[in-house]
Amino acid sequence: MLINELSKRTGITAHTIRFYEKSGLIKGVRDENVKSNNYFHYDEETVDKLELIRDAKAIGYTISEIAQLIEAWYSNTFSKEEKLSFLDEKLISLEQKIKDLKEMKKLISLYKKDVLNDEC
Amino acid sequence: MLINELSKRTGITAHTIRFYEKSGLIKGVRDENVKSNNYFHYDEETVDKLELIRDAKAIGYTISEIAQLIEAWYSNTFSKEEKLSFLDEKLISLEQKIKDLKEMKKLISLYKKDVLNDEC
DNA sequence: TACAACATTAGAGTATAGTCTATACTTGTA
DNA sequence: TACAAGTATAGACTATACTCTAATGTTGTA
Repeated sequence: MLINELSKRTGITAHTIRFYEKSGLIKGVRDENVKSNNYFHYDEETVDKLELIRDAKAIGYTISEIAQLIEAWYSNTFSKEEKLSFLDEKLISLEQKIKDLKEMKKLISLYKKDVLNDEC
Repeated sequence: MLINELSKRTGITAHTIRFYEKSGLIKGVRDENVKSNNYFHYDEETVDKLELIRDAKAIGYTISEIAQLIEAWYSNTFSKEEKLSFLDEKLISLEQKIKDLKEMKKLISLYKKDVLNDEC
């Protein structure tokens, strides 16, 4: 499919899709048989990747982290062990993030207490 | 106190303090009696504000949200209820973020399972 | 008095993640 | 065939939150 269809399928603008392509997150292919244009063609896997990108972004992953995530998931350059250890790293950092957010919640609760006690 | 002392007291660089001043988060005053220079003078409240800024940043407030927060805290334009609802809003968004992160953990665990089963 | 340390301002640079414009060529449809 | 719609590229622009540089003037100390 061409970029416009990919955009409609995913709800991500063509501009942003091109930005992801330039960032190395997805990869379209040119049709060797067609000499008249330079259009990129995308497959179903690209739709999956864009959905993965959307999820990962929602959670706070940066573009370069997502690039690694996609590399781990879709390429065969990583061994089973490397893929697992990469995912484990992400799990640990997620747990850290959750811990941080819980700390922030505590902090807000302290502020709330101050407000309730008219200490500010 | 002058900016250098404020910087030492808070651990925030003079550059960043000036950025906060320009952003309207803090406000230094010029000494009317001294005509030879244009130095800003800061009080203890500014130290408190910078500590509040640090906390608020940790919680995930943006600069413009912190500007509102300081307005709410140091002026009496916000009622107790308004202050509380401001904090509650952030609490809710933090809880949502934690939920999202837990979802991502699940997703990563699923990915791990796939890797273990050689399904990718 | 020399000079280091400190202060101010404007403005440039950095990083992230887009978002948009301009230009130019290609494809599809009435 | 005319023209709208689609595509590609480079590069400019936006927003956030700093971070740094340059130029210039002031203050404190040996």
